[in-house]
Amino acid sequence: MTTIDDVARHAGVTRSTVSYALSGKRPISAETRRRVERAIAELDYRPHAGARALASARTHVIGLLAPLRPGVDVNVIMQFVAGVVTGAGEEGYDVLLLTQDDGAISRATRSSMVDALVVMDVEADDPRVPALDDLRQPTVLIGLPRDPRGLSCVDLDFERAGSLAAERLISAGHRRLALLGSPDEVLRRHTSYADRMTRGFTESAARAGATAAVLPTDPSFHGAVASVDRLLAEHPEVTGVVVHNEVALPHVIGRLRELGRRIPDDLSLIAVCPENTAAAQSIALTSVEIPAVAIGRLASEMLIRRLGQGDALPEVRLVSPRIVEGESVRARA
Amino acid sequence: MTTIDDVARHAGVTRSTVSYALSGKRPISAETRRRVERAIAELDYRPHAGARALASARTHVIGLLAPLRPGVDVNVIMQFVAGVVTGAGEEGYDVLLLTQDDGAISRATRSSMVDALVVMDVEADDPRVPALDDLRQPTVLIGLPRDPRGLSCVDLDFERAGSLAAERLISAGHRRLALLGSPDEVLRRHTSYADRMTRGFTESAARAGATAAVLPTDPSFHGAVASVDRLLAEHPEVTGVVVHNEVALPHVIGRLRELGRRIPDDLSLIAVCPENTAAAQSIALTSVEIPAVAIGRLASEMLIRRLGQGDALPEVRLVSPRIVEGESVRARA
DNA sequence: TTGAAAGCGCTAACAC
DNA sequence: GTGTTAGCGCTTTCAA
Repeated sequence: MTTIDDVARHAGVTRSTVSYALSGKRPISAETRRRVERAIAELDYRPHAGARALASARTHVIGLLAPLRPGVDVNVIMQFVAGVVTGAGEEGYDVLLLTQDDGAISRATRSSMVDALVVMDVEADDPRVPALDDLRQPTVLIGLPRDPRGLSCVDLDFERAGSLAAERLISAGHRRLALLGSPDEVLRRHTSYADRMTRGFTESAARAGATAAVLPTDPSFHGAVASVDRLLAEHPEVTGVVVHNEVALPHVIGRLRELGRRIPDDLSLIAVCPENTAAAQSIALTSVEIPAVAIGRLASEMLIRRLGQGDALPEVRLVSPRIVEGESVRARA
Repeated sequence: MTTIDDVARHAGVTRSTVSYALSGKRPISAETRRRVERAIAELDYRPHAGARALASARTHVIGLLAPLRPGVDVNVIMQFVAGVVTGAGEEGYDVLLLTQDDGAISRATRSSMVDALVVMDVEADDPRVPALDDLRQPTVLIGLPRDPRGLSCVDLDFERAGSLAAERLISAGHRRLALLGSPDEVLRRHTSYADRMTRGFTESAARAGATAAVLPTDPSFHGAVASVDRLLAEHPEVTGVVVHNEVALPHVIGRLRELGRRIPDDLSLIAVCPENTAAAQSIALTSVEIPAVAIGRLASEMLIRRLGQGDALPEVRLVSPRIVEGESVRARA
């Protein structure tokens, strides 16, 4: 293994000169720098991460807490993860993947494996929030708990997303709305995004004097069919539907077609999902985009910026949703 | 920050005693052990990972190379990842997630961030294989390149999976078969599993004197429709279909129904997918299960075992697929 | 602009 | 069964 001393010897300088040439933390003469760089290249030197962490108290690794819980959309999760890893990589950081809560957080942080944390799948009253706040590590939540304490948060503004979807339908003349949303188990544990989506949707509808039925939907064919059938049976007056459930989405569309409900002729539909999901469906959907990759990347950027400043105040950033127009919404006569 | 010297002082012993009490690498008297453990608990001590890595040349971190390339089933990927992380965690290892090839491998390995590597999304002639083989780090591929060199491999035996699916249909009397498989881009880069699946399927069919059409399928509604339509147009004689494409699957089923082809009355269908995917469909599918979580876990176990033995020979482990009987295959009159 | 040297916190010989 | 101590490879202060 090549060490910094090998490089120093090869370049005819000392350890510290190599170190400073690498970090740029003090001026190095052009000539010396050249020699050092040549030595590094010739010996194919790579600093030892552990030694670096020990000496500098910085690992350049961020921990990503991604509990893989049932009912969440894997596609969305993957995009968040991809965004976090990409964003971190651009700043010279690597990502340690933590999937279980049982001690994984404390192990990674307390043993100084990571400099900071990104936490996914946040609940309204997430028990991890106080624990994370006690930790000294900078933390960014993807999601928005009721009380973020000193933690930074970033997410799509799902409340606004719910509003936007409702408003789009209302402005098209619909007054009887329904949301086929997250599975019951996700709602029951008050997963942050599901709560906020529901709230934005129902409140916007109420504000406009429209009705808003909310139907939790299981992520499966049968869940989709059950919700559609229940919708038609219990809320036959509904003409505008929002679907926020990636797995159920194709089956909802299929079931409606099967029952002779045409989109958008009989029913207007808006999906809330990433772009690629919308694009994989049978019809050109009008949708509220979930820019998951961008949000993941933003999480990394916020975290790493905080790492630089040290004492920066926590911030909450909610990305404004946008509507992607398709052909699944029609103005009501 | 609490260090091992704090613990030693608190327990009235020396550094090395604490270290050995922790590692178990030399006998400690019951009384001393008790005192050390109490001190550790009271001070809530956690060894510094970097210091440990530096002194022992072991990070207890494995790198997971998971390029998120287009066309692969995210659900399957996620399950592999979950399995790898779980398996590693059980052995006291953490997982560093690497998603891009550009230098990520060499950075993580050459700077001693990881002890070993798990590599996903392997192609038949994967350019990373020789590079990985040159590396000294133990490596396990999830997949099977044409020439694994000195690397260990683990995967579902996709060739056998293809055979099994074909044989199941053939034993039910079908002689005209088709495979709606991976997208063209996946096949074109000769992704290991797709190649092997196709080979097993076509060879088994040929052996039994059956015909086997192979139709690459895009992971979208339109891709599924295109493949089904092409199937019915170009191969109207087909009575047995295998679908190996998670996103397309529901749309394939939907399209067949829409065109009045009943399953299994008119057409028998076997899906190749994880259990949860099969369970989310509209009908009780007969399927060849992809036990992705188990395979991921196996990859970690193999890797960590090799890490222990040091000089173990590389091994190739192909998990035998099994058929999960549903109601989508019917014997041909 | 560069060098010398003191650690960072731990492991693992080598003593006893 | 336990203590002493020499590093592991790096960063960073202090000197020059």
